[in-house]
Amino acid sequence: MSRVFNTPEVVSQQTRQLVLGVAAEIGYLPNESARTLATKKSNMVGLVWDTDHRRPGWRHPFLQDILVALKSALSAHGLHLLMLAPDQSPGLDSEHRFLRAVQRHNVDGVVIIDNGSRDPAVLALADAEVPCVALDLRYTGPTCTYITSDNTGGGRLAAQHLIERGHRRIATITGPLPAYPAVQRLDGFRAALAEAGVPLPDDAVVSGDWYLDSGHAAMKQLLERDPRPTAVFAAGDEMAVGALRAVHQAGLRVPDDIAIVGFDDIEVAALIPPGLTTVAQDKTGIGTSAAEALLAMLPGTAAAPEPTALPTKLIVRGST
Amino acid sequence: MSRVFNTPEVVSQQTRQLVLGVAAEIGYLPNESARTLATKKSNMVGLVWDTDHRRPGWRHPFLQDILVALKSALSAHGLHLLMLAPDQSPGLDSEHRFLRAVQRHNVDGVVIIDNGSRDPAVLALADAEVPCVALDLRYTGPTCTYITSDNTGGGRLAAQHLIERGHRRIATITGPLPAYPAVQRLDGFRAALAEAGVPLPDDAVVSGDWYLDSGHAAMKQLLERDPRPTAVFAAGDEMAVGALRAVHQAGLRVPDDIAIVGFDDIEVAALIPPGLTTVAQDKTGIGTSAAEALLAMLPGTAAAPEPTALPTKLIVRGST
DNA sequence: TTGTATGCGTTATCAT
DNA sequence: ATGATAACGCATACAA
Repeated sequence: MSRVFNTPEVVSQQTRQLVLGVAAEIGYLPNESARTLATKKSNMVGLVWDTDHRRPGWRHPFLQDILVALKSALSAHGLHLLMLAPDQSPGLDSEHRFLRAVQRHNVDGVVIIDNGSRDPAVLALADAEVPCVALDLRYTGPTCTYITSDNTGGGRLAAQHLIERGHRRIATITGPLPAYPAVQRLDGFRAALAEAGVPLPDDAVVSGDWYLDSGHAAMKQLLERDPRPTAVFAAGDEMAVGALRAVHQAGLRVPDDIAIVGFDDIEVAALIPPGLTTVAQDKTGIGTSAAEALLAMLPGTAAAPEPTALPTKLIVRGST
Repeated sequence: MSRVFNTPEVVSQQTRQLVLGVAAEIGYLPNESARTLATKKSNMVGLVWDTDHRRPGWRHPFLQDILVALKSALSAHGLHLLMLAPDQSPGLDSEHRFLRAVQRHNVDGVVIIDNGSRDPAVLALADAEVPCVALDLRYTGPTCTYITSDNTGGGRLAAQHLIERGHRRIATITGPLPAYPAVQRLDGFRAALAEAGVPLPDDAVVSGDWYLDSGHAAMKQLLERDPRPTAVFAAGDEMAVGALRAVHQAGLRVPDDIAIVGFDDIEVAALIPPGLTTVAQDKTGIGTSAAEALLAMLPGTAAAPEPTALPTKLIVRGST
């Protein structure tokens, strides 16, 4: 009887023991499909993560940390995480391929891992009624919120650090500028420089695509300026590593000739000589916060919590 | 009508058009729970991956690559990947917490990501009747197989490379020795040395735990030998990086004083100076092969395919 | 407190 | 080729 498992307080000791005994004996296990069918709740959270290889977003090395934290936090509440295959049913519009997959499974909520492309099929989820948390994708709605790092604050941290170290000719390598985190990091960086009266001319701002090669190319471009900058803030660690390499190839030293600050604190940052000073994201916190935001919405009654921006932290290493 | 969707060839053009038209009009979507309940097939593959933070196995940086490849390959066949929360129902034995989760959901198959601990709750899955593919966990059964890299062959590659480079005083840092990949890599390495008549004394074999610090400690120990080795094979890249650091701290140079070969080809290997020569695992291949092995078992009729050992590849960089 | 019946949305079986 | 109906396993509302 389902009462014994779901509302034990309403059943007598006797029958409870009896039922539990029999259940154990025959190895009874509740069937989740039947349960979902009857209750319209599945104890599953959908994960929408487009890993299509034509899109590079999924390669970001700290997604694993976020994912593990997310999964652990959800598991602690008995929630499973369903990595959804897009619904490719022939004849149906592909705009809703994720939304359809979500709806077919009665998932209790959805987590969106953004690949930075603002795919319409992903955006369509926010219009649905299902509780929804996006990571690094700025999207809100009645049942939709998002979690990011405090990218603006992180940009400020980088600027303040370089200023404190006495730098005045400062440049930056940004992420792809339509992307939300890229814009925010640049804004914070620029604001902190402005407050300190340090100039940031337009040609000291070069944009990359988060990946190593673009950081390398951008730094080469920056090194051609005269006078060249004494410090560079790369808005992502991979780009910072590329920049580091360009500096070395130019026969210059880090941090003596040029100081470099990155963003993210991925594994390489600590391992690469001379150690990359970087603005660390709280990867575990992002995953955990996403789970919490979702849990807050699960009752169905509560409105979407405010977007959360998690604090970043400056990690000083040898590159500054 | 379900016939229109599942067996369109048995229904007339007329009614097909009619039903499809109405379905589109009212936005009909099949309910997966009901479908699963009726068919006992869920189009879901369970992922058993114990990310408990007390166990460090989940941190391995290339799991993300495997996971993405696995998910993509499954998605291409319309299969969703369910990351299962262990079933912690009070009063039930924890030995079967994963098995129970698997059974409750009617998943069509299971993929096991091993954390190296041979958790009994994980092993219990192989006794079930559900198709089952393990990664780097040597386990077979009527419905259970596994995918690994050819660790033995990889160990050989490392040894042959060092021998070709003219090294004769060679040492190795192994993984934790009960672990299957650790044993295999050592076996292959040892065999290739023996065939070439190069000795590998017992005190030239030190074991670590895959992580950086253990590689660092192991290398310090190896450097105390007299005469010290001219080449070291670290059976994992993180340990190799630790070893690299220990060499530098001892005031020695890589590769001039000591050559180092790693295993895995994680991101850092390419980024860290002077570039780490390493035995690359085919991460995408592992994920894809796991999906294929599972798909081969899905009909339910087929026996488990033979275990697959994917070829490894030597990537020569500056450290040798 | 406990038993019973109906519904959840789909598939599958049996007639038609 | 199509229509009707009984499972599938559980939750729930209603009776007892």
